[in-house]
Amino acid sequence: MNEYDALKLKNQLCFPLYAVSKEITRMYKPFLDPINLTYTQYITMMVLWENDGLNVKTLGEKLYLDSGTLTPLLKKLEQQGIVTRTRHKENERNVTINVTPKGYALREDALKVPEQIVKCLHLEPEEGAMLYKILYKLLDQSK
Amino acid sequence: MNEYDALKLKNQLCFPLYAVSKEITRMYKPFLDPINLTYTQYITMMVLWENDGLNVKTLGEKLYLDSGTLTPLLKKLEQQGIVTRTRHKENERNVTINVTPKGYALREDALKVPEQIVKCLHLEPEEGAMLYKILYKLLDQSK
DNA sequence: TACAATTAAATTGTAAACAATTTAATTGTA
DNA sequence: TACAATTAAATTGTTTACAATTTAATTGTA
Repeated sequence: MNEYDALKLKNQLCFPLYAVSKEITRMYKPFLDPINLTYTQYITMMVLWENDGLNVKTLGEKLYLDSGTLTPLLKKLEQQGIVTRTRHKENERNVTINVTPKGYALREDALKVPEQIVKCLHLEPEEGAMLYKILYKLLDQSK
Repeated sequence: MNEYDALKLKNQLCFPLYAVSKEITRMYKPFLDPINLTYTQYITMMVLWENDGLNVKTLGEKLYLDSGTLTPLLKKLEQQGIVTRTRHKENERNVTINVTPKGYALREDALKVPEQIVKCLHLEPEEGAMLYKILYKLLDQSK
């Protein structure tokens, strides 16, 4: 229509991505509050539950987060008694993160979270699959 | 496969959404740095360029942001001389945001940002259109 | 008209998020 | 072996982001 069309919010792909991401994070809050995790702590625990004993760097690669975000977050999880942080003996530059028994107990409580979220997202299965595929295509590009 | 499958990162739709959103925001940085805007400031200016004279509440509805985020952000834009913030005479609860001439001059510089971003995102046109459609479907649900 | 309820911004407090720098350990090489 | 280069975490500083609360203005109603 006019010369500034490229700068209209409705013509951006980044904006609905940004807004939906925030809204979904907010949607998790009432389900994560009872188990005392924030959204970022929750996805961090997901990776650790699957992969105990990762170091900060590898954890960051999987989550697309750096040590500036992870170090304080992991210290909070440590304070809660959910993980331990120990310098690796062989290479003291690495810090190994381990899930404690309390951390594994939390996994049981967390099991009900995904099903509650699915109920809130009203997408056709094909739409969900398509969204997933396109997002990972984009994510793979930034590696 | 096993009882904890629902808690695997690869089985979440939220995670690639969250990660892609962050990566794209990061991708904007080198293009926004020269015009002295952060990503959030940039999309805020997009709305204001299109719609001068909005109040904080309406701006927040369009951007899915609250006054806790917008107030300090708008103060920074005011300090840069890009917008003005004035209490509305008729209803002093409202603060009206106006774009200054300097703010409109910035719009000219911002024009080149979208084309630079498009070059970085390697998506088929149909994929982009599909992504856009699904994201707005989700966004409309959270209203 | 009084005053309760509502509303819009701002404020407070906490947790991300990340760029840039620093620290300490390890590795590579002259 | 010395020491430069690299690497992994941690730290510093700035900006978001949002829940919860506060402040001040307006609106509704008894």
